[in-house]
Amino acid sequence: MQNPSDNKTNYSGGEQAILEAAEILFAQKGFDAVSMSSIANLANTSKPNIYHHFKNKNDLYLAVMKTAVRRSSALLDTLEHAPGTFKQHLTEFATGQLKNLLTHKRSTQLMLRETLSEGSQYGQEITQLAMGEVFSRLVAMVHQGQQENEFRKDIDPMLAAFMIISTNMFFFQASPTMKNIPEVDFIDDASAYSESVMDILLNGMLQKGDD
Amino acid sequence: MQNPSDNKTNYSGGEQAILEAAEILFAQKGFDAVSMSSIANLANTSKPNIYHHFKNKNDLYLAVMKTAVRRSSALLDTLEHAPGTFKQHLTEFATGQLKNLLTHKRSTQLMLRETLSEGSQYGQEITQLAMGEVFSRLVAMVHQGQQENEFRKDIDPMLAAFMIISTNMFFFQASPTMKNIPEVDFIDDASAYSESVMDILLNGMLQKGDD
DNA sequence: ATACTTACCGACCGTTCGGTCAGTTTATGA
DNA sequence: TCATAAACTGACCGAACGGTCGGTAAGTAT
Repeated sequence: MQNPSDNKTNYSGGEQAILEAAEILFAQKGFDAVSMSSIANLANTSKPNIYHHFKNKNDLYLAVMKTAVRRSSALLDTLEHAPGTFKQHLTEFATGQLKNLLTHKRSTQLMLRETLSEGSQYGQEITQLAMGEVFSRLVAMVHQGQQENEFRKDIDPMLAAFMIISTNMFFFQASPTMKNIPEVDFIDDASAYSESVMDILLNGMLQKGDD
Repeated sequence: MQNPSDNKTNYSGGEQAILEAAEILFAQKGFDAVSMSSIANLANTSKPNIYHHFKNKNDLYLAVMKTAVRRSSALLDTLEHAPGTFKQHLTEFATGQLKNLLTHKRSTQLMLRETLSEGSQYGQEITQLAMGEVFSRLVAMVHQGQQENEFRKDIDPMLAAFMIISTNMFFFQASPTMKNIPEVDFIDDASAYSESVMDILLNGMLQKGDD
């Protein structure tokens, strides 16, 4: 019995199954559009059993958010500093983060959803925590690049980090909408997108030797 | 009777009041978290009267989306082509669009919400329409700049447009979260942000005379 | 075997949801 | 003045919601 591959989710009925089902549904439709019954259904268990493992719907949502954030920041550790120019570092980091966002689509969607909610107390803090980690690494990278004279010193490292994350986040967010527009060809290749973006960010749009 | 300034909304009870109340609530909490009763309440009317003006909840939501989009694209016409370099044009456009997003906060929130929903049939198309207009103007601007040798010809105009919109959208979206982080000082001045962003986009991050 | 804990469930509760109905008030215009 | 249409409402509906109840099934340690 209890062969893990028999059921819709990996673990049938257990706490893990509930968390997974909840993450899927919350990411897809948002907090209010998901009923506890539907979660129980997808997790192959009953509604009262969810309340055995979690205090209430809000508690379950928080648990989902926490695991989502933990997972996404864990994968970030892989992108540690290696030899090379900061130009290369930054590009690799951007590419890696975007890949990370796309790999953990549900977590990313959950976090982005939170940023639009304004008054959610917990959720916002969690998002802040998750984003903060990516930010601080990027800022440090740019700052070092400035001190070693590779980057312009008159730009705010925070702003540069903000722009990199912006382009990645919006790529993720706008993909579904942009898929239908034929003129946008970069939307299907995240790595190519990342490299093109970094090229512009590093070298600028202006024709060389013009200013 | 019927003094417009007597009530919570400008027009008490009418179709306009319903639309306004609905826009406020939908933008704040999203479709599913808003009840028809609460809309009726805020609009100073009754629930059945909403159904007198709109077929159902979905119809009301669509109507709200449509007016929101119409309003946001109308303001865009103000930013018509004036004399100056494309560098200036682009910067002014970016600044203007960001100001536009912030001015019509509720419409923007509604549209961003739609991009995270995936399966909403109508909403996505509307968002596409609204974004498409901003895109096409930006792309045309960059393309012209390329032909007049002001911008690099090896960059995809669509990508450049995408980056400008990314940074604007994410600025809007991340503002509430970033407000709590003291290190981020550019979040309070949208114009200054826009100019710094465009400076990087145009001139790049790299130290001059280094490649 | 006994006792205790954890995991789980069918049935049900009070409440709120989107939506309807039958009827009243208000504006319009002949 | 009176008919007609539009704007509006209180009372209500079935369905679905979040959550609880009493109780069962299964593991575990003694």
